[in-house]
Amino acid sequence: MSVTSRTPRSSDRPRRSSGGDGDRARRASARPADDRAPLVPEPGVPVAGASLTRQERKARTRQALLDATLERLEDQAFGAISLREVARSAGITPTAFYRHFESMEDLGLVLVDESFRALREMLRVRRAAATEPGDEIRAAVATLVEHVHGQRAHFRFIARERSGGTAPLRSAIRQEIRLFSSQLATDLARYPVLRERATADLQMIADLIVAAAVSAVEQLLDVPPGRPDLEDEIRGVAEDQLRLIVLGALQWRSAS
Amino acid sequence: MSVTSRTPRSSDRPRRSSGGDGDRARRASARPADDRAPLVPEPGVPVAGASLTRQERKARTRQALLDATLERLEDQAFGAISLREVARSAGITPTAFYRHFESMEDLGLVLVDESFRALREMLRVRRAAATEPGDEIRAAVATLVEHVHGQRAHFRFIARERSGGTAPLRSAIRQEIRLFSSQLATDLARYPVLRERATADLQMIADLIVAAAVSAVEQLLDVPPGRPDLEDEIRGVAEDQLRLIVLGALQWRSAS
DNA sequence: GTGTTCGGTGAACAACTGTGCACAAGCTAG
DNA sequence: CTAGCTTGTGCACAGTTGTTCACCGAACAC
Repeated sequence: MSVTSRTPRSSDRPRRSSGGDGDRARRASARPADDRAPLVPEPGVPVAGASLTRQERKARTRQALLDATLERLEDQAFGAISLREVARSAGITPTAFYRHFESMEDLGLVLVDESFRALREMLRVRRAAATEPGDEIRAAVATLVEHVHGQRAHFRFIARERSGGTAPLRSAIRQEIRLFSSQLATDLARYPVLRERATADLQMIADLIVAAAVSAVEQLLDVPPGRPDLEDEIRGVAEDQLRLIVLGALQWRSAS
Repeated sequence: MSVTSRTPRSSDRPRRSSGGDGDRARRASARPADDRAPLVPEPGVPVAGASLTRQERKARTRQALLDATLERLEDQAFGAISLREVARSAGITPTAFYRHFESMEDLGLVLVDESFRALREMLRVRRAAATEPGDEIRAAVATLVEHVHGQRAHFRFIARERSGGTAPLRSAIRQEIRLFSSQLATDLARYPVLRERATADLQMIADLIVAAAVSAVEQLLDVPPGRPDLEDEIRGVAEDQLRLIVLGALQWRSAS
């Protein structure tokens, strides 16, 4: 009895129980669980020509696991990706997974870290680049769009798990974003026109900017590849929203 | 899962780690998957005194399935909830599930509809209530907070699946929010001070307001029960953000 | 050169998954 | 009153899951 004979065309939907206790199960595929299908340049198998050091090899398969997860993340939510699936995509057996991570949740937290390292890098580049004052908003949005392009998988991971994922992941991401936002608030304090604002007000403004940025990123991630027109539309709206916020901030008087 | 030391050689026979995040002891402890544990007032079994019409009974178990899903959604992502699990919580067999929905995805779309019906209701109430002009922002935020309280499960579902879920659900939710946002834009046009703004600008402003609102709702959903202080903090910031946006909107001149 | 460490394998386990099929019982229409 | 549709059950099946165990071979430390 093959799988294709099923009448309801619901197709194969990612599924998994888990939650508090650890247990999961997944949809049916054609062949009976092959396990390990090397899509990545031979992480587990002895590499042809090279005799790498053990550290290098370990780091390599570890990264292969992370990358495989990010790749799988294109279709499914992180919480719906199985350990076996990741191991399979990375080209190792499920047992070997445990040599690198304690659990999928552990891997997820590492992924959060890796993703935000990219985001911090973005901020660093932004700060370093000297932009003429009048064009700061345009430059900021451009950097954002550019980095979403470059780190698409990581941004997608963050965007999805920020509110969709399990509690530990969610709170880890929220905290990173909060950190990001408060850094932005201190950056805002450097502008002469905003200098006399109360720090709580600056934080409120920074939160609003971040909310707009998050919204823009989410929209960018939904843009199908090869539609630069939609992307420009989003970019333009985001710029206008930031300008409007700045306009409001300049008028703002704390009513405390 | 895996709270404390996971030491690979630890031979805890029953592999239910049961620690994880705040997970209360689940009833599926000992016996192997009982299926069907009536938590809901007897949907499947012949009800004692009442002889309901077939339609009523069907609608009742259908609602039980939807409610069970919402309940399960507190801990897990929608994509991680299994059909069997829902059926179990609703007190019917997995096969009976198919009498009501084609698949979990089907149920999810119904849930989207149900959730947004509540949101629309909120808007309707808001429009009907005559508020004195000066207090409109405060009143709007108050209504939002109130409805998040009342429809917590639905809001959580939307917030999570908005960016976390599978593609069909995600796009369904996004479209509803877009609709909501454009309605807000036309509402904005009714204010005399904003009347001469271009519709694209009004839409941009409405999108910003929605982004701020979404952010506020997400924060509200993360507030642990019994912490009204945090809730007031969020409410206050949201009000200020809206006021700032209004301030900016009044200054706004389209640069087209 | 030799023993150890360690990243890997493969089989096994019990639990769980979605879904098909045959059947039962009651509301409902005739 | 009777026939049938409808909503449920029970069983089965094949496939997948996380995790453990014993083991292996090559890089490593000495």
